[in-house]
Amino acid sequence: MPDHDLLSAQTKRRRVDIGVKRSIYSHARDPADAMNPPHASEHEAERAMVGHVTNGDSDKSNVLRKLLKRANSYEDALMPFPGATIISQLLKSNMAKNGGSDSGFQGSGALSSGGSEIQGEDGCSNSSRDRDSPSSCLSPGPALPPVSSSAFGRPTPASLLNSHAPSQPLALSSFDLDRLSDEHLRAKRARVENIIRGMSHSPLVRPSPGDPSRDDSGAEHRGDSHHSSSLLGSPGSRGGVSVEVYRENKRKQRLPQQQHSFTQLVCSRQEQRQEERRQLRLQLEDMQKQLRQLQEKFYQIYDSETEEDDDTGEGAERGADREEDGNISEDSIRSDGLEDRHRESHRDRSRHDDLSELDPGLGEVPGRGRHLAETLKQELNCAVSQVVDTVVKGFSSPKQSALQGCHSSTPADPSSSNSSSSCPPPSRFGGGPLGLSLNSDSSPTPNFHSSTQRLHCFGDVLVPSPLDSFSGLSRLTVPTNDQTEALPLVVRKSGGPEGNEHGLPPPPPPHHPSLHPSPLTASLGFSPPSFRHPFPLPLMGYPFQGYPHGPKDHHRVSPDSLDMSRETLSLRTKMNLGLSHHQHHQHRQSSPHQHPDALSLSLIKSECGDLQDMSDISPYSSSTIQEGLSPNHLKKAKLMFFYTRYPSSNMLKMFFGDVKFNRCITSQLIKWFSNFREFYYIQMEKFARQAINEGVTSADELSVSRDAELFRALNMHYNKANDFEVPERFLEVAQVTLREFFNAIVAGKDADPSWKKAIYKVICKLDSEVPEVFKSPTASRNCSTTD
DNA sequence: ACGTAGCCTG
DNA sequence: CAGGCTACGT
Repeated sequence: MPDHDLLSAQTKRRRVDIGVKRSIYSHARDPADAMNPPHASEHEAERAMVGHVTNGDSDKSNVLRKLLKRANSYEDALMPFPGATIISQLLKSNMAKNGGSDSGFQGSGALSSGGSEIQGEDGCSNSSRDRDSPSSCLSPGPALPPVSSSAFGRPTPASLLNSHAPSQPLALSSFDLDRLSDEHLRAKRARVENIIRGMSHSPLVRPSPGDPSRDDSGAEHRGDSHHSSSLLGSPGSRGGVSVEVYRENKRKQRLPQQQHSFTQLVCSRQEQRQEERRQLRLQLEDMQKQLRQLQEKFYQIYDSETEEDDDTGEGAERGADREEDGNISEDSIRSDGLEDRHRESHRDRSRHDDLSELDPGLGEVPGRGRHLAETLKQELNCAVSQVVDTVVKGFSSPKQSALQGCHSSTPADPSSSNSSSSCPPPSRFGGGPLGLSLNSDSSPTPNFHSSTQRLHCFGDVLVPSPLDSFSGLSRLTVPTNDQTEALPLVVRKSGGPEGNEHGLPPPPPPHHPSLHPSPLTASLGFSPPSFRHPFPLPLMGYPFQGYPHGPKDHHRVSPDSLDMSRETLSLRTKMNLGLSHHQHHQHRQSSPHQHPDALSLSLIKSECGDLQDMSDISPYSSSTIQEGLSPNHLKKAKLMFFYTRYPSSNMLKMFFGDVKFNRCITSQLIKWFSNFREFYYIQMEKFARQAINEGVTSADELSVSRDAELFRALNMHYNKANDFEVPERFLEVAQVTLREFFNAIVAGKDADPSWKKAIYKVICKLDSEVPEVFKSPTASRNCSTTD
């Protein structure tokens, strides 16, 4: 290329990579270099790049220094963060004590003087001035400047208030007590409703024509996607078609696809399953009936209750209720969608009551209501567990284990069943069940509560089918399959794969609580495990995680482990394909660049997506599909990004073992990570500049905690469903990155077109080992149901 | 020639 | 997030 071209290109694009020697990256990946334990290298990096950065170990001195600095400069008055903790704690305790009246503010103000001069108003306007997140400045009160307090703060409850209680303190009033119990009641009721609805939501059982009690749009139920028929049950077919016809159609659609050598086998297998399914359906219908009866009961009881109540005092109370409803929908309930369900329940009830009557009706019966709720809860528990048992029995013939685990927990804890349709509340941060994971580091134990909740919300999805199909098909699969290229993927893992870009001495075993127990996982092997364990199964993927890679796995693998692995590969792929369906992303499935077989694959995929449910994997795909990245792979990749920003292609191959690698796949994966990095660095730059704008003068004032805005942004991007607990290590890396950017910008290095390269160089050394669990092909697939 | 990183754009 | 592009390394 002529020089002038080059020049123009350079100037035009401000290429950053120009002049960036590859060697810096390869160097970084050099085992010798990477050998440094993460912490060492990190600090080294810090020292190298940021002269004045002190290690974040001395909080006290940091605070002191900050205080001193504050005292010396007025312009720093905007930096309230040292007091954030105190304030928020105070606020919290005040709210707890006296219902959160304004006194809380005064108190905090008084106290805060000991910490710093917090001027909320300023902080707010300041921190949000050039940001696009208006929400960060909602707080009418002692605005804890969002960025300052969160981005630079330690894990404190501050952001809890910050992000969630904005209007709450002011809204609190003498109604509070009532309201609380009110909310409680509603929550309970909503849960009950939800259980009922959830159970009666089986797409196979359409509401009887005259049954207005159900809003069967199905839209609100993500779990739908796992019902084969729900996928088929497009609006058109929903009309008056009988269940039988419905089923027939389904079969017809599926049959034409069976064109392979072992079609027959699978065919018969399918017949069996159809049979099974039919029976199950019947059972389900029965249960539906029962449930509906239950529902009736509920309404009757409830109606009588409310009627009584109406008689006594509707007037004033109604007014109050309405207000409270408003509040609820705005503040307190948002997270788990109770409000929605609340409305749903209204709709349901509408067959008895005029709509206009409903709001007040549902409002109150604090004393009685509680009782009612309790009673209902018990009844429902019984009923539901019975129902579940029945289903389990139905399923249990060849493969009992699977379902039990999934469902066993569901009926047990009513509080968790409410998550069935809207599991991950939008507001997990700073207030949701997940809270702020106030343990930023300590407990490697996952937040059990949230985990189980998530488990529940995946309850539907986890329906054993995959396991079923897996075990079944893998038994059936004919070894005449071509030797696909999948085999090479079964890379030896143990030793020192030259591809392991960090052949380093183990960085401190990163905890990855959420993806949990690799040991457990490993021990599961291929044998259909019992599902009965308390861990967030959805996050572990399906039981066939015991991937031949793992050393421990081998003893579990049957003698013909090779065939097995091959089969499981394809099966896993199918699993992923199945899920890929309800994602709107098409990825490269329709990319023009694909090879022919990839193209046809896309077709198959879409077919599969439509026709296949978790329990019914098209036999067609079982032998031919080994490639294609699904949205679940994407999610997995994103989660992996928490550990590694610069994965090698070998590594990718290892961790995406269920994908048939070719150039396209590899590049796509690489491209993904490239995109991830891009986003990551953009955020870093953005927040670094923001900090500078806010008057931060030293990089060591910057820290990234879990409640930091920055972290939230990143987490939203890579872990949208938030069902993964981001490793502490990532926070450290993020913090280092942020400081790098900060320092570079402060130093004016950003004038240099390639100023980022130095940062990249630092950051690429900070990769840590990706947990084994991620080698499970489906480690993150379940997340796909939650975003 | 190929693979990869990064930038830019849509 | 994918494509297109350039630069660079092997």
